[in-house]
Amino acid sequence: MAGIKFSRQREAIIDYLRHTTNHPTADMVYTHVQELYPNVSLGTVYRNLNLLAEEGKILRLTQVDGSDRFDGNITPHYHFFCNHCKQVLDLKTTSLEHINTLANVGFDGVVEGHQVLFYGLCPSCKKI
Amino acid sequence: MAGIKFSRQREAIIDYLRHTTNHPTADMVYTHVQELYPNVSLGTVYRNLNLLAEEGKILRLTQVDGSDRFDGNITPHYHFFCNHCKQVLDLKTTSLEHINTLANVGFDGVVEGHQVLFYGLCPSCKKI
DNA sequence: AATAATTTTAGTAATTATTACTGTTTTCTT
DNA sequence: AAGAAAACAGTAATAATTACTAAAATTATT
Repeated sequence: MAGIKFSRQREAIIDYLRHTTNHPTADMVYTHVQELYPNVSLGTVYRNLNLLAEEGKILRLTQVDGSDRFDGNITPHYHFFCNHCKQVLDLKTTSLEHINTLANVGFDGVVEGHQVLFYGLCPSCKKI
Repeated sequence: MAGIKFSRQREAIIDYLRHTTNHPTADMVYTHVQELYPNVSLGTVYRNLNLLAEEGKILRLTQVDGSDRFDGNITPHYHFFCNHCKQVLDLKTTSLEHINTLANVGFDGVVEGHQVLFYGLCPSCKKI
C-alpha cells in the first residue's frame, strides 16, 4: 500500500536533529548528513525536512529574517533569536496559550494557534 | 552631506502602504506602484521597502510560510494569518508585552521584544 | 538660474533558497 | 527471489531577492 518507507538518509536527518540544540538550517543539515553519506543530495534533505515537518516529527522555525531553521525537539517550547550572533536558543518559558484567548477578543474569526519568537541578546552576546 | 533624498517612487510606496489594510507583498506593492509609474523597477520597490522598514516607517511582517508582507500602520498591533485564504488581518488585541517578562524567567540573556503571529480561520473562511 | 555633487532610478544580471524532474537504486511485500 | 512502490542522486528550473551600472532626478552651491 501507499506508505512511507525507511531511508538511511531520512534517519540520519532526524537523528541529527534529535541530538543537536543548534536549530540548523536546511543547508546545515545537508552538510552534516554529507559526513555520513557523501553523495546525499540537497533535494533529499529538503524533501525529508518537509516530510518530517508535515508529519510533526520535527519543527520548522521561521525566523524574523524569514530564514527557516529546524528543530528535533517537538515538545512545546518557545524560541529566542539572538540579534547579534543570529543563533536560536530554546527558552523554558511556560505555555502562552492564554494569548490565543486574548487574540480572539473582538475577533470574528477563529484563532487556532500562534507563533512566537522572542529576540534580543543571548547570554554570550550580552556580555560584550 | 550624506542623506536621503526625496523620490516619487518611494512616496508612492509609503502612500500606498498607509492607505491599505491589505498587508501586501513586495510584488503587490510593485504592481500597485506600476499604475502610477509604469517604468518603476522591482529593484526600486525592494530597495525602498527595505529602507523604509529599517527607518521604522513601515513594518515588515514575516509570515508562518516565510513570505514577507508590509504594513504602513506602525502603531503597535498584532496580526492574524488565515490558513485558508492566506490573507493577513489586523487584530485589536491588547498589548502582550508581559510575555517578554515570562520569556526572561530563567533566561540569562536579554529579551528585547517578540514577534507574534496568530493563525486560524478568518471571519469569511470560518463560514465555509 | 546654472552648475556641481549626491542620491535614486531603470534595466539587467547575479545570487540564493527551494522545488521539480528523471532515470536509477533501495526498500518492502509477496 | 521478483515485482511494486518509494526514495534517491543529480540536474534543471523556479522564485524571491540583491547587486551592478549608466542615466535621470534631486538637492546644494554658486
